Amino acid sequence: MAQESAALEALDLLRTSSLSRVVQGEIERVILSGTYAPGEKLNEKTLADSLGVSRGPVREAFQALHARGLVEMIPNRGVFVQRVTRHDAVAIYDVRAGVFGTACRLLAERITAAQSAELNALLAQMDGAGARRDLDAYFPLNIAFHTAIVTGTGNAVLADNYFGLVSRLQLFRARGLVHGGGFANSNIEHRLIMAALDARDPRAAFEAGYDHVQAGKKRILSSDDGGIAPL
Amino acid sequence: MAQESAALEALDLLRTSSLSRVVQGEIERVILSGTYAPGEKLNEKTLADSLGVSRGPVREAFQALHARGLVEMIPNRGVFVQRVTRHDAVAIYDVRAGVFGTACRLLAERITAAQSAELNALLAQMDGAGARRDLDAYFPLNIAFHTAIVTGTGNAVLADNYFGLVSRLQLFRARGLVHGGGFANSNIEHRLIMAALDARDPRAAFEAGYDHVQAGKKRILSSDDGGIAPL
DNA sequence: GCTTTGCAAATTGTAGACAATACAGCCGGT
DNA sequence: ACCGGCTGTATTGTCTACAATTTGCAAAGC
Repeated sequence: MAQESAALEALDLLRTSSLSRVVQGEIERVILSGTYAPGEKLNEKTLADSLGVSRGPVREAFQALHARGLVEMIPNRGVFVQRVTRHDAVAIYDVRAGVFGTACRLLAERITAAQSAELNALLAQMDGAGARRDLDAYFPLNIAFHTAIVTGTGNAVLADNYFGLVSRLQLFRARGLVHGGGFANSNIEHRLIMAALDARDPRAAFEAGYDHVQAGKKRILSSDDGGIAPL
Repeated sequence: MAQESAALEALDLLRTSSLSRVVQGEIERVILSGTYAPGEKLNEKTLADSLGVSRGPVREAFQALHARGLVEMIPNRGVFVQRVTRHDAVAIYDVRAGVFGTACRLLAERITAAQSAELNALLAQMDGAGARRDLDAYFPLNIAFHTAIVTGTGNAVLADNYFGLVSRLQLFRARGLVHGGGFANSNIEHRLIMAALDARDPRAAFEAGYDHVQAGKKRILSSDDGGIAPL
């Protein structure tokens, strides 16, 4: 059983193109995990050696990561983890607000009973976690809620766009701590979104989703130099 | 003089990273120009030879183009010009509507008198071209209007996002002809956007921008299998 | 003492060679 | 006549080697 699963996984890895893609995913994972500081240089040979591959696949991975906005490439100098300044973060948040609001709007036009039930279940769980002040439980639920809305639209372009923006925002976590403040407000906003979705009101859904992300932006930026929780 | 200009240009080309970037831009230009049909295979060696470079830079360019959604990569098979189906086009248009609407919204919050004047001047020129039924004149003005709004926000993330979506839509022009129908409506919608911008009304601006792109989507999709004019 | 200039090491950019995979056509069997 | 396997060719994937550029350091000059 486990062997079959592993075999399928290996097959899937190969299907998505052996090394280059795997290398890209691995580098992306390392970058987003915060192993490298923003602005830090990524040495081709070092990375290639540590991954046990040649420089070719690493360079190709760099190109893809550059197109996704995760690294900066300077000719004849090398690639560096993208620096996301406060100013950049504001710009990304504004776009994310628009995209997420659009997701809410589109979902409001086509939400099914099953989707509504799923989202409401997540809200209930979040209420529970919120009441217990259990951030570790709240966090993945919060992500699941947003993800369910974005993927629920059935629009893959929108989903890719959204997750790309979220990835870039993960680079803006300059030593910030989680400060639970305003995470009750967050769930109030979730309820507003849910109400608009259940009412199948596209405009209200956009506004609720847009305002929710904008509120998250303010929550993050209000801390000294960026927090970690995009509630 | 001309020599100095050429030297500066060459310098600029080198500054943005010699071959790989140049190759990427060239391949992108060729793809968007419609030289290759959607779904057509791009041969590495052929492209490399025609550009006078090795396969390495071409492969790196492919990765970047893949991340931008312009080509599809199949392991051990090669890369193909991305097929944009009617379904895909709808998805892209929906996202573009949200992003453009967001641009309008953000611009409404911070538009300057100079920007307003520039946009109004473009509207006046478009009216003139529309009255003369001069599509060749209308087209670049229309693009300039949209571009001015998107770049006018000062949000580079948003602009890149928007232009990327527009590029992908250019792949959806399956043998479509320009049918001037409803291009008077288009300028009416532009006026609605302009009014909301001048009124500094973010919500109305979003709605006007969103609806404008959605209307453009309908105009394109109403033709048999896609037109060329995203009015 | 500070700047500048030249050299050496390291790193990136590119090219070419080799291995692995996929595809087309052919052959033999049913 | 059709299907399945086989073989040759073309193409992709990866690695290694070489050229070009940058960077760090040291020594000379102001």
